[in-house]
Amino acid sequence: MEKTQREPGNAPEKFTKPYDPGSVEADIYKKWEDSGYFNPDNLPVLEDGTQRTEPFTIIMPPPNANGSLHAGHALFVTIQDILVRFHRMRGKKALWLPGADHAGFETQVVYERQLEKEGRSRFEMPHDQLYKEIMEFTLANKSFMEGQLRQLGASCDWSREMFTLDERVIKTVYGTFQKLSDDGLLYRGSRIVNWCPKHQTSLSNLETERENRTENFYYLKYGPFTIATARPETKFGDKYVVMHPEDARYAEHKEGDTFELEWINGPITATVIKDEAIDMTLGTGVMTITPWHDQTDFEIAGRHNLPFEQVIDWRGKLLPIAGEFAGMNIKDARIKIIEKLESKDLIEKIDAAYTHEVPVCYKCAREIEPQIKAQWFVHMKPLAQRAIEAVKTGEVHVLTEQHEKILLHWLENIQDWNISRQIVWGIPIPAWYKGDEWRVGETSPGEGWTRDPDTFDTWFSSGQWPFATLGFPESADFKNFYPTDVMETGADILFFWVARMLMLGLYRTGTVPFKNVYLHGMVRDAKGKKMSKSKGNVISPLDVSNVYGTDALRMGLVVGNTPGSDMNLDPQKIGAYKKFANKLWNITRFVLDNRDMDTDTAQKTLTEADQVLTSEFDAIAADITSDLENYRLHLAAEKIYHYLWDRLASEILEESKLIFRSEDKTAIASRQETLTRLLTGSLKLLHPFMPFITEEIWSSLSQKDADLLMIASWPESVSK
RNA sequence: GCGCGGUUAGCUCAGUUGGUAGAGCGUCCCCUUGACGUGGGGAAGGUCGCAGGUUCGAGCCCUGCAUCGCGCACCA
Repeated sequence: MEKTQREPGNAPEKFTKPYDPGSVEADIYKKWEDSGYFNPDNLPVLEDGTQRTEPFTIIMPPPNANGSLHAGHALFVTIQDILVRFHRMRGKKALWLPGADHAGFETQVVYERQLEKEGRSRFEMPHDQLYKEIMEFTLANKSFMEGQLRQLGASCDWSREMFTLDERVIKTVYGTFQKLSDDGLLYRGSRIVNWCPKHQTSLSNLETERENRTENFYYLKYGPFTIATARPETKFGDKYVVMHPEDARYAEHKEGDTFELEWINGPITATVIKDEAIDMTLGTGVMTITPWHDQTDFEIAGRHNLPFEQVIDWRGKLLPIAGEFAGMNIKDARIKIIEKLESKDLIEKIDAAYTHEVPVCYKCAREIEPQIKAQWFVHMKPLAQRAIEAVKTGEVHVLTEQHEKILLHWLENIQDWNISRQIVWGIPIPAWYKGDEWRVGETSPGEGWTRDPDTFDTWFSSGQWPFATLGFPESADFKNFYPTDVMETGADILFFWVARMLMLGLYRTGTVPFKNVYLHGMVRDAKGKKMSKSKGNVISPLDVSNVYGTDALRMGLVVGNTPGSDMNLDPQKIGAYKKFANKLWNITRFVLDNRDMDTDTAQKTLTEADQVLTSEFDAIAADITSDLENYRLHLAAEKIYHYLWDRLASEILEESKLIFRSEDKTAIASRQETLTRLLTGSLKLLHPFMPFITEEIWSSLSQKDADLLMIASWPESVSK
């Protein structure tokens, strides 16, 4: 067969060179954005002329506006963009509402580190100055971050973008705070809180972590008893000795008995208390209590009406009650105190192999100092109850089943939530005080009232994000797009965020904020190690995108990544999908090159063999559609990948070469038409995953049902 | 203490309601073929942690064990 049979040049010039993502991606994104189709209000009518009525809504978890996007962001952008693009092509009114998070404590910590580097400290800055500086820092990062979301191909509606400090959000948050107050679910109480001596704020239980420590466990002589403690520096004020009421060893000591003893700083009088909170098997079964600095002790003191006295100040230094040790840092003081106890022969023995867990600040790893502090708390049980029902009845469906169990377990064991923070960067709490009296409200109750200086835990406002962003309760968007379809976020913030959104959404709007929860795992490095700046193994998604293209990055993030489990991001794998992009590029070149303009393709009658091929495609399309409907993105991605490479390219194209070299005009025309259908159909199936290259190829096709692939109709059948 | 997982090819992991094991990377061999060398063809490599059970049939369901891991929690 002579070479002249072929019509070279049918494919546009660009297909003669390898696909170069860097040269086209930014332009394509601009084309999408300029089209206005990210905004559901602008989407064109459907093929049959009807309006799009069914909404599909995702509220984007707002990235923290305090740094660059990391691999986890790239993963959520990929997953959510796939879902939104899929539903948009299926004719839904698809809304993906983007946002940016001021990220209260997180951002303040980042900014404090920056201040420290400059030799400054937030504690030496006026409140307003600090707030202003963090705001500038945040807004600069916010616009930077928005650019990065664009680079990752996010087809979100920028016209609806929200910031967590927007007026609308604050108004909603204040409304919820007021309602909680009105409903008796809010209280201000002096409770033990997790106090970080470095950051000078209380933290919720979720914001503390536990570290295993092996420390000395001191057995101290306390009058006729021996008490065991790992923290002798808290013991100055301990005037009550507690044991279990059923502990036979101490049966002779009765509740209320008093006795004299020589203690750290001299003689004191102690009183016997019996309480069931005591673990008879631990230490000696006897302990003294420090109600101000320990949760268990606090509760015992409460049950027995005992006094509370602060021993350690907010900076972690001993107070005057410590006598000669007053003013010392507790770490230094411990050594001195032990020396003194030894000199007074009050130490019975020291267990050097005592291992226990201590709570530490999740940001600075400093030991948490439990302190009594008056804070705002929310009664969570009633809110959790409604959330549990919603999960159990299926009003909200959690992927995976495993995470549903974990969520339920947490909700069933929920504790009250401390929502006040002693930090500047956040939404101020709308409350006022005069002496010990407190009032909730945005405006001052009158003369002599002072505004609460605290701010809300970021998660309190974030927990209201789905309905706050949509303009609860009156706006059209709220009515159209709430409840949202799916909340896609990291499994690591299941409690922090998902659970709170569920509870607060149900509480405030009466409806679940989302019908589905899709949780992704953590993105680790190629070896499965957690990425961290200190380890230097951080893979920047933007760098990866620059080298391999965003499409390849997205495929690498989604193939083989099952919901809820961690994944390893291997640049080699991304490289494989860059090759795949090129493969698709060349499939296109082959199909376009072999389109013979003389052949009558208008007839569109396919040979029997080709009907088999189109039917086969339809079956695969249906399968992929089902995978996408059921959030099996990893399977859908793999299937279209294999169809294109192993079926279309390796087999159908090879077989087509034989047909195109034959004299059978009918077969040639049929195959040309078939290949066009298979290619356009495949581009549609692949578009949610690899939006850039598919759109770029689409722009070079002549037979198509929409100018932009992003709004083309999802393939139901190519066989007719 | 309470709760939840993992254990499948050398490595990292898929495997949708049970129907005689898959991918990527890696390894080995071959091919400068006209869509693509960012390619093509081929190969080696797994008793699916162990032991029972249910079933016509189990990687998938049940029981126990081993082992690795994670989450939550007020042990002084």
